[in-house]
Amino acid sequence: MQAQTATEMTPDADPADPVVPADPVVPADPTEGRRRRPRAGRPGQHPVTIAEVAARAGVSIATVSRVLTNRKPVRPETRRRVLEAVDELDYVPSGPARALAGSPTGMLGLLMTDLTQPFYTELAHAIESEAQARGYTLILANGAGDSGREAAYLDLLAQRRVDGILVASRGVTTRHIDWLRRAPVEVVLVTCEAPGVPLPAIVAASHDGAALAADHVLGLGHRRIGEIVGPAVSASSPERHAGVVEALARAGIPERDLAVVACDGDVAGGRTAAEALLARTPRPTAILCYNDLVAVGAIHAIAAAGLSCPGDVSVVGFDDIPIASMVSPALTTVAQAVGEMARWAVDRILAQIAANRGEGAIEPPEVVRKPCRLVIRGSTAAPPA
Amino acid sequence: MQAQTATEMTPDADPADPVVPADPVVPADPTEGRRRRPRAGRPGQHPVTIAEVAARAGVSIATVSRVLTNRKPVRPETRRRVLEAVDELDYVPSGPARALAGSPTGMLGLLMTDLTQPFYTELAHAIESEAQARGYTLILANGAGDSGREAAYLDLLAQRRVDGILVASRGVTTRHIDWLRRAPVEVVLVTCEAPGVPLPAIVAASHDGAALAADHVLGLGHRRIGEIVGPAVSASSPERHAGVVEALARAGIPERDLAVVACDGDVAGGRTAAEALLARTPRPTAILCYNDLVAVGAIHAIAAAGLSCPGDVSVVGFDDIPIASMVSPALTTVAQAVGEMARWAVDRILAQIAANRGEGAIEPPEVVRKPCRLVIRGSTAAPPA
DNA sequence: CGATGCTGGGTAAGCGCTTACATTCCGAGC
DNA sequence: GCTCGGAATGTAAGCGCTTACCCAGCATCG
Repeated sequence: MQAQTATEMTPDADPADPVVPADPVVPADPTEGRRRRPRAGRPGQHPVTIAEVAARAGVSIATVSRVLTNRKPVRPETRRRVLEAVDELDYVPSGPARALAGSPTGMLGLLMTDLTQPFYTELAHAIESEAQARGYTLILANGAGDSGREAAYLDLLAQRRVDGILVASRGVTTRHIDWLRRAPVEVVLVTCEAPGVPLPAIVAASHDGAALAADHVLGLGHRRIGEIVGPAVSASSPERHAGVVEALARAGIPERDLAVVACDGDVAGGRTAAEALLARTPRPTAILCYNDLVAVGAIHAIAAAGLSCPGDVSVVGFDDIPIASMVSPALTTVAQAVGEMARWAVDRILAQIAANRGEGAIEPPEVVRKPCRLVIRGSTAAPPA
Repeated sequence: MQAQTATEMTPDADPADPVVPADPVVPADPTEGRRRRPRAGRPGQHPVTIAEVAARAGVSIATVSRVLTNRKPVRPETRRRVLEAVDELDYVPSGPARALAGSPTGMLGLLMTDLTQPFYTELAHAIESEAQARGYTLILANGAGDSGREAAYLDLLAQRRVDGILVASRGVTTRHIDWLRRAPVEVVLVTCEAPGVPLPAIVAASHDGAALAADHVLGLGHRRIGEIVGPAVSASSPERHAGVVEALARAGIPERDLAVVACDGDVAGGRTAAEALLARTPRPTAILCYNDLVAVGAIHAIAAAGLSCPGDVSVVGFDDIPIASMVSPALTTVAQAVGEMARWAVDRILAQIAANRGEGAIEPPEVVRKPCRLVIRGSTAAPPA
């Protein structure tokens, strides 16, 4: 309280933004012992606690807490003294202690199936932005395609007492279902659904998106169409397939005229699948792909077969990942509204969390299907004469 | 303890993997009140505490803690009872409480400059894997290129009481330096250095890597070489440039014969820069790029100019991101050892954390330079005759 | 002029753990 | 038979916060 005098005598600086003299590496003036930071805060050290701040400011710890949490009125003068002490001591409140005392942790868990997939990378980034914009921190949990690992991560997130979990798993398995049903925290699904569990979810309208792609090539005049579907674990793959079949049917093309090959959702798989498709007679003039990576593989296969894309064969991807616009020809693809899905998911989970604390009503779980958008680039054209 | 009787009377199931009847949404048998989980654990609920587990197992909370932390000997029979209670109650220990009581949080912060850059995405993924393999959870902190935001995130990570922070910022600014100098937790730098702050760091040997690229095109016979350097904020850009200059000098080519253009590190920037380079007379026959995205842009520019890559102009990228092998021609590029850098960084920070707790010696901070590897693909060839 | 209401701030009770220290229970050694 | 020692367990003291509750001080009002 004695050190504070100096500051009180110079009420020039705005208390909200106290200018702390940049403590030089070597103390400039050894006699000036008052204003040195008592604890340098190096790793080993015991961190500054609220009690030390209170002592320094000459108030009780309750008052410090009130200033920091901004929940109760505090006299401006008192507030100033507290903030000053906070600043002088480099005080950083302990998240764990706060959480234990009843505050929310301000952390959200993000469980992903496979961070190596560019689409999920984009989604993760979008969610991180949204979460950060709302003052929440993300814990990254990457299952790497292993559903056992995902289950373990769910437990871990619960242990960390995250306020909510966003699940962006490609395939929600029974292992998840059981956990999610009795989840101890709020859960919102992104890009996936958990059949039978009443959880809010947002997914792309894959069915209609795939139909968009099919309609596009049909409109260009293609009649012999091939489709490369995704792996069995993917929940959206059958949906997309159904959309394609339906669009073809509307154009009077029976399902048996659609050449279908399955593959893993990567470039190599796409290439192999496309090779199989190109070997068929009659050869398809357009290939609709499960995702953009597969489409890139298809383009490689077309080039390797001595054919031209889009001259001989058109290709349509799905997702519109950054790579889509970089390859040549640039991919015509179906874009998912990643940003909007991320925003919805974060908004929704925060609403649930708030509702849980008694603020706001609990809305019934719902599944939102976000429409997709066709992005036409260079990989599609009219079929060869 | 009375509820437990049912279980004790039927010692058929392995206590390690008890088959819990899938609690139906509507209780099937209202009379069967014994074996139902006392707390469903739905979001609102107060979570199960160690005291409840202790009561159920008929032991003190200390014993439960000992079983769970595995730090003190416990009689096998007692351990069994405790684990059984844990399982029956769906007990999940509280991370915050543990942290407050002195345990490490098991969390690591990962501060990145820009998650949208594919290279950083890869790095983040690699670090996540390493951290997870060692039982640590990652908190994602994406600065999105804004150094103010990064600084705010550093405070936030400190508040969360992470055990350590990995900084993978492209440019460590003075704002960081000041914070890092008095960081309250362990910090290891990945892919960057903080001049003047004694912190361990691992970076790619950019200088030598760039020289590798230059030597490669020189070996192919190129003499008129262009270079697209990165943005000013990038610390590695000048290093790479120096490597190129040095390699050229060894081959007897003076620095003034090297055509240099700067750009932002993305596709559009690379394209613009390459256009400028291609407009020069004499036109360079090889372009060394700051990174793979820039190289992709350069390839686009070459195609747009009616030239062929590698026929007329060779292109070399840097980083070997996944995209590099997908474009055509596939990119010749300099690969950074992302996985190894991630492993080293995580190993190192865990070592520091252990040392802090008195286990193991504190090694002096060091800067490791990981060699790069040249990956030759289709974008480089001998210069036109 | 004393009762009343209100406001800012202090006191202390937890939050759910870990762990130092105390206690109990044994068998071994005298 | 009694003490001693060690292993297993219980007891309780925090860890750093938030917050319910209480109290002092002051202005207002009858």
